[in-house]
Amino acid sequence: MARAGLTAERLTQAAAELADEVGFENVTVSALARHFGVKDASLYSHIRNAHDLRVRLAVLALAELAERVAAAIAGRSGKDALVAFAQAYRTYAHEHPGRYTATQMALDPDTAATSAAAKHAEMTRAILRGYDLWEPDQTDAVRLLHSTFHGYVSLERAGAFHSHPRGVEASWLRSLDALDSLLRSWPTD
Amino acid sequence: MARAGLTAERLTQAAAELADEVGFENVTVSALARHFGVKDASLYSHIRNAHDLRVRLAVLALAELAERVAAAIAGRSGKDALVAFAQAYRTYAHEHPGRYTATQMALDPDTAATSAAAKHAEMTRAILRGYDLWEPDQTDAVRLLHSTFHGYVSLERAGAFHSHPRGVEASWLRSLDALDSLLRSWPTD
DNA sequence: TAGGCTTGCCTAGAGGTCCTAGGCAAATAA
DNA sequence: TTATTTGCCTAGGACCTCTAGGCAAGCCTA
Repeated sequence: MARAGLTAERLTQAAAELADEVGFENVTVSALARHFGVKDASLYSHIRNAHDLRVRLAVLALAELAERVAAAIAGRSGKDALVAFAQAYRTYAHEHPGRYTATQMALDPDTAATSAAAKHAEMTRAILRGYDLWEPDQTDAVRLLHSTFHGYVSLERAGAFHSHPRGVEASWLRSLDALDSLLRSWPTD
Repeated sequence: MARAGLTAERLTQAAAELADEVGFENVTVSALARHFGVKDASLYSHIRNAHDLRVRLAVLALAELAERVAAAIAGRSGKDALVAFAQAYRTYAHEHPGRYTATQMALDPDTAATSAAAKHAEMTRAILRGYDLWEPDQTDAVRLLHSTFHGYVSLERAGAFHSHPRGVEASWLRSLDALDSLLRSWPTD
């Protein structure tokens, strides 16, 4: 009997593809086992449980997203960097809906620190170098940007913007203009 | 044998309470049946299936949230209205985490139109009356505000802001200042 | 108040997911 | 080659979803 050659990495990778196909919430141990032509129980020597699998998937997705964003903002600054960041973020979410959903998992503090989650804040902060913002305004702005990007993508995918004919793409670009303008004249109390 | 007196409404209400206690994803038909001291199968004469139950819960939560927000902005305008809206929105999400998660369910177009989801956009639009914004900027601003509020609450609950010592509350209030400032000087191309 | 009707909740049971315990055999090390 | 590790297996329990069909509580009407 030939072995399937499973590893935690291969499982995580396959889970990521599965997530994009059928949605993050449908990434089950059973489905993954089926995909490899193997019994459910066989996976438990590689992953601790279903939650562990999803955490690994989240960490993978966070790393991919961080990499994309880093590549996008490299060599840019100011509004260029802001737009590049936002486009990379949103594009990743659209191309990899399941993986993107995974990035929103609540990770325990240890995992979050080890993962690329911290890199996000750092990169968002890098964008702000092109603007005249210092602590604590910088942190407030980072949080606002992150929230807006995530909120936009999240609501868009939930269909919240379908009720109005105005194109989502156009609104998105205008919102980036608005955020740029806001960062350039951040209210100082 | 006395009857439990179940109705779709009572089930939905109980599901809402359950969601806030154990999380939206743990709202199961079984758990609900246990709560009423009844067998799982008994619920299927009142609700079609588990998905139907969750949709009803989402519709309930959307209505509650809309009501809170409407009460908050009544009689206010401009920045007052903006802040009241935002606070009501975030407070609801904090007090009713399970219900709030439910509001993010992807509803089919019919249900969404019938539900209070449409009311949200309408109310956000009402806020903008205090600012000098007209179509299509108004729609863009509505989407930006909605995204930011949802994104903030969502990231906050996922623990995304814990990595930095700056208080989330302080950041949130500053972000509202920033949004107010942005709406007052919305960039016109 | 006795009959009949509706309907609320039941039992039984099939199928799916998660996970543990323990076993055999393939791959690797001694 | 033998010993050890490791990968995948079978078996089985617990929980969740949902369907089909049954009995009786509570309502009507006479």
